[in-house]
Amino acid sequence: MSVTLDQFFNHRPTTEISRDLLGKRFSYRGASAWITETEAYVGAKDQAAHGYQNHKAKWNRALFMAPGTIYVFTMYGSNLLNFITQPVGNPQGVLIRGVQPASGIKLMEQRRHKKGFNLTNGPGKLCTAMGINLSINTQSLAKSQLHLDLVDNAKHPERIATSGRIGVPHKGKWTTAPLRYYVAGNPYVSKMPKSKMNLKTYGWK
DNA sequence: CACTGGATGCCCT
DNA sequence: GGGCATCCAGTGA
Repeated sequence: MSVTLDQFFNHRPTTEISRDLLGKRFSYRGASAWITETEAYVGAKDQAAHGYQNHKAKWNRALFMAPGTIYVFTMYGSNLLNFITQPVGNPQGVLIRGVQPASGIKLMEQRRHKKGFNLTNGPGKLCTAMGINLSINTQSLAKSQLHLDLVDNAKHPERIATSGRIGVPHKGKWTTAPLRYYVAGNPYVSKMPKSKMNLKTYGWK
């Protein structure tokens, strides 16, 4: 059963794609990691989204490109990684908020100057650990050195938990809508309390 | 663990 | 100059 980028990103709601990305592995610059936490940003009507009211600017142009496009932007000095999920002109995407290191952990520790779960349990942290910066913004996953593996090497969540999105205050239903998805119990999820971590299975089947 | 405030790099949303 | 889909260290419990 092989899945193409087009099948994965181009024919389904962004929310469904966000859930399905949990457990997928991607690799880049000598390291690889499994996705543990995502957030859906659902386009022109979404007050929390960069594409709200179809706002276009140089910095967010990747949002309006083809499904499977990489969207990286910088804030507070951190880079944040997203994948675009709808046809050209429909500015929806998935923010990658957490990953579990799979290989190249030493390299990640050097880039982060940290060890442990802190290595990759946040959207800015994982970009630092993986060496991701603006240089791959607007690239297609089909052609990028950042390789998302939709076929092999995936893990499968025992349970997917949801919550409102992080860092989206005072936006009414867009603050509370359950558009954040994470692997329940996985320690490489942002703001995961120790008491809820499952250190035996990390939340995988 | 919950909450806080300051630092931070881009871009002008 | 201000805003931001963040990070970190410090505090108090």
